[in-house]
Amino acid sequence: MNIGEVAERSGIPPKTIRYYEDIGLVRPQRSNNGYRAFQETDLHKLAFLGRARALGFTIEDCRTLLSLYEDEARASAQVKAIAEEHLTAIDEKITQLQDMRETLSHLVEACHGDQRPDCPILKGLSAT
Amino acid sequence: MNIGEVAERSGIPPKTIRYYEDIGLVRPQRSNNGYRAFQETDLHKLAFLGRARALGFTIEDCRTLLSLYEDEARASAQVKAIAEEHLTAIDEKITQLQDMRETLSHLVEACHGDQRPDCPILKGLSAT
DNA sequence: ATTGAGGTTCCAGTGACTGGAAGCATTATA
DNA sequence: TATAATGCTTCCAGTCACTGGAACCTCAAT
Repeated sequence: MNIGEVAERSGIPPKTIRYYEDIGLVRPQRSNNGYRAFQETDLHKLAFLGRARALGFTIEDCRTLLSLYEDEARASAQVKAIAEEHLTAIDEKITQLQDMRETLSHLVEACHGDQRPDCPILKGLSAT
Repeated sequence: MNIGEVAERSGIPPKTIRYYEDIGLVRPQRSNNGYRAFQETDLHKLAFLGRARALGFTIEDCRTLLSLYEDEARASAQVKAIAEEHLTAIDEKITQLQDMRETLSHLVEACHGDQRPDCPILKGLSAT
């Protein structure tokens, strides 16, 4: 398979696939013409990466998850630990965004949004 | 005021203040010794920036908000439009994170997290 | 006189891509 | 068969909002 087909089937853009090779996440073989020659296992790995990234795992987490995936002797506890840590990080981000949302939505509601300069949003931002 | 005092009072690190000057968000005067000489208005601006950033506004939004803040003839509708757009973006991020959270927490719950290799998290990530 | 704290500039790195240029390989069309 | 279009290659630069570090200068205190 060439990179285009793999991109299509994995949902990961060619640019990103090349980048993943750069940082050692996948190591496709090469054809005589210099093109990357992907195997089914490469495609599988890339799809795995795509799903892990979609869940917000960092590239380094993905690297670890991939190696655990390929390690028949792994302990599921290791995987779970990574996932739980990430879950905590997600929760923190959600909380932070909800706090922002709270504050901002109050300001927005208080603002008339007309042609006059008076603006509670700006007041809120400049408040001491 | 020197940069240290301003950093203390605004809660923005000196590095970041210098960066904000670099990109033209603040334009402190200079003393004869080459040190930045901040006025109260600079401090005020930086505090404004700090609050806007804390609400997640981009630097470019901050730039616009600051200029609106200083524009006596502004229409509050302009400010509100920016804030509402940002609020929408926040909501989208929250939704996205909650979706991740949903999926990931199900996987985590299904995983024993013991010494055995069997792992629903990895299965979920490799599922077709 | 010297030390330490605090100021200055400039360069490089972060994360995870993404865009674009320049050039080679393959495939489709006239 | 010539050419054009597509697809592949590498490499460099840019994104966003800082942040770390080096090398150097200025000022206040000992």
